[in-house]
Amino acid sequence: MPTTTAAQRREQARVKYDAFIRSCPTNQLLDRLSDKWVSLVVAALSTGPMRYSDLSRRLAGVSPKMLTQTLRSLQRDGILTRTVTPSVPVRVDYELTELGASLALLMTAVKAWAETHIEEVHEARDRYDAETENAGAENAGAGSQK
Amino acid sequence: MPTTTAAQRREQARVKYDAFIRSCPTNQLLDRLSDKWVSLVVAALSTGPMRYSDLSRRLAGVSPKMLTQTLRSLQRDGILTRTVTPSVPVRVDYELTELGASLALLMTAVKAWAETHIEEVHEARDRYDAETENAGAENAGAGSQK
DNA sequence: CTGGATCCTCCTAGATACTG
DNA sequence: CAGTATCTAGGAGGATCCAG
Repeated sequence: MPTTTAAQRREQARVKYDAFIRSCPTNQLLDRLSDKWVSLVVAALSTGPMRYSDLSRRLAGVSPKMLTQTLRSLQRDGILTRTVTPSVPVRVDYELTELGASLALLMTAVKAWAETHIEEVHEARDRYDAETENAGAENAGAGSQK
Repeated sequence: MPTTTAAQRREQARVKYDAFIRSCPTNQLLDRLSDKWVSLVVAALSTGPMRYSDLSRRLAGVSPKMLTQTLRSLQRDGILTRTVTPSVPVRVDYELTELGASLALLMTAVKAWAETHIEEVHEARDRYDAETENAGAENAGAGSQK
């Protein structure tokens, strides 16, 4: 028995790889885009600035916590600006920066790809599910997909 | 007190919104891309087919479970093909489909954006952190970011 | 060699309640 | 109006053992 097991070696590799991955710009961006609310916020703001409560209504179902959290991280990354107007009820406006607008453009490209190829994906899924039904012959309902 | 509280109304909205979001192709794609290993697998396979163990070595630190899970979902979506060669030790090859290659192309675009703008993001982050240090004047270490 | 099945542990989204 | 503070449940990811 060696002093380092396979699992230990893999774990060391994992740590190193993790650092590598995290330093990769592409991965950082992907992580950001993948956030459920980020794309929605960016999309909502792409038509112009909005107030907090506007966003809250537009993104129905978002909890104040998540909305704030999302907005903060995007602000930190320079995707949008937060402007406080100290009127009697406080008023806060959020607006995309140039960088944010550029990101919105990229998301348009992603959207285009998705809409072009989503049908192929669905067909592939149906084919795959049909095949595995033959092989597996157990769980008929293709209910869960994540 | 009305029969539906604010929270209840928001929850109803959440369910509806959730269904809407899930049916959105862009979101489905984003969900897929966001997976930590998906982009790496696609990138690895973009240079040619690979065996399971090759991938396992290439993506250092991935557990067999996650690798298999990732490969399965990509196979289901028609991104790659899985070819079993029933030799004495079984041999399995994974290879990108046309759809997968097209996806790799999209990821190149994403990568380009990321590399072009990552510096702006980092600058924005530094600025933001510097400002909040003044305001907050509490937690100095900017350690956690997700 | 290539995984399937199981258990277990974090981590985070979200609900809830409260404040300037 | 625009958030903050706190708590908890659920799920993703990993370790481990086992099988074809």
